[in-house]
Amino acid sequence: MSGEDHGLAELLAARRAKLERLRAEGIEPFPYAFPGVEPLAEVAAGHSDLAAGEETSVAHRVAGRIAARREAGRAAFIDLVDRSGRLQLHARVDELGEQRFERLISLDLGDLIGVDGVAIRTRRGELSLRVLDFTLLAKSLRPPPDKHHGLSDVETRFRRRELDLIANEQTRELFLDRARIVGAIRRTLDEAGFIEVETPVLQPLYGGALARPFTTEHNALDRTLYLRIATELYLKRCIVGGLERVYELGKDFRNEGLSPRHNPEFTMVEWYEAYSDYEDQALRLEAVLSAATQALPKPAVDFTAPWQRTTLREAIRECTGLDIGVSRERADLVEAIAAAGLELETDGRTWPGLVDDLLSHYVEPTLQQPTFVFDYPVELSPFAKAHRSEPGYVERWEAFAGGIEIANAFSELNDPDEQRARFVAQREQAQAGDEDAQPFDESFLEALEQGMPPTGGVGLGVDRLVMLLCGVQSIREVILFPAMRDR
RNA sequence: GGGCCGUUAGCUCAAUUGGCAGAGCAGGGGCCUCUUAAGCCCAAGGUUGAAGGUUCGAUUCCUUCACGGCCCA
Repeated sequence: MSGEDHGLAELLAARRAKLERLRAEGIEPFPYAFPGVEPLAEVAAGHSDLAAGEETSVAHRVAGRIAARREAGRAAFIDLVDRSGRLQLHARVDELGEQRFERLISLDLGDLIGVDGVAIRTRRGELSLRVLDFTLLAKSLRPPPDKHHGLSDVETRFRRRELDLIANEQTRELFLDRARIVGAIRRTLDEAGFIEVETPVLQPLYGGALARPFTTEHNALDRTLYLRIATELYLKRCIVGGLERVYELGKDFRNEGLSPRHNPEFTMVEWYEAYSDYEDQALRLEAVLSAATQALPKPAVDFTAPWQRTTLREAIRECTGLDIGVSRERADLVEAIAAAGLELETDGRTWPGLVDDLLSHYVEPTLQQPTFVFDYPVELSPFAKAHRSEPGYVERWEAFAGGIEIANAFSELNDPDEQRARFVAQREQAQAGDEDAQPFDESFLEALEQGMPPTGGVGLGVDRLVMLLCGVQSIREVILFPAMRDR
């Protein structure tokens, strides 16, 4: 026990002492199970019509963590918390007897207990459970965060998320909401005839997005593997194989810095639907996110269809006055940016890079309501099919809301010769120093040569969607254990 | 990568101009059979993120570093 931890050490010693006392009394502090418990919220909901001061003999069995205790001489009130909510327990000496009453109130905040009791409503009007019997389910050997203020230190909340979940109901609610959103996505796609598939996380060659990968070493194969940056290419191979409607919901990994919008591992769902195009997929995304909105008790954004629709060219024209359809060469665009007086760094940026900058700086922040931006320049989109009527553009849209991009979709390129040409162009960009450029993937080209039906595909960022629907500003709030630097 | 802000008891927060580092909660000992941020009494709990510097004296001023937050690139 070191001197610098003396304060904490005292608290730990007190809990250890109680643990040993319990064992000495023949009480098992870590028993195996406590079957038949009801969620606390359901117990409360079942007695909503009980009048103040009224007592019932309706028995309930519950379990949870001791969150607060208010002793009043030879009676006590204990707040029990489980995933569903909080319920007050009322303990009395004349019900439990001296010894068991003493044992109950000498338990620590943070201990897990199981309780058998009957529903009552106190004279002050709070629905409670009169304790008839209780069982220690697990001794807590460390002090919990403050019972009233909770845990607010941001760093501790992320590094020790279990404490955040114990102390902060809004954190528990957020991750329940996240599960509801993910469930709604899966349910909507399942009901539309999609099947969920799993493709490799460890890949001999990465691709499907413009990003730098993580690498790892396979000992037996004695080779470098990449952690996937997208599921796109394998999912299209499923479409070639005739699975027709597939989706995968899981982690992608991109070797980028940390920021309020970026975590190196994040959750994406991608789906691909044979015999459809990007217009069909806009409707599909609207349906998926309408369902996600409806799955939440209090969504912060309403994704109910229909959303706004515009084109990239039109959106940039509206927000900056520039027409990228006229300024199709880098020099022209640089000149137009300067003439318009926009504060945009143009040195070392390519034409597609500048278009991307215009989008992210001037258009994206304005897109608060759910909006589709259609039709991107071919240079930005190596996997999208050429636009059927607009030369130089591809059939791609991105979906935005709350000023951030949440989804990206194409009429998928299925002409293998055109795809080969796009890979060649990407290889040239890579040789010019673009570390995000797409690597040349011969096995994917072989798959396309086998014949892929016309297909529409969507990639949807689940973390960002959860941020929007839950109204939080940082991706770290919606990832249980976000990446942190070593302390 | 740059700028700004933060880091004090287990938790939440104070500390005046540079002058003995405090409170509430939690924990310990008492009192109390309807409390709910319960209340009352008593005692305890600190290397003020780390290292250096200035000073008679540093939580406070300076430098560097670590971690976190916000903004910018």
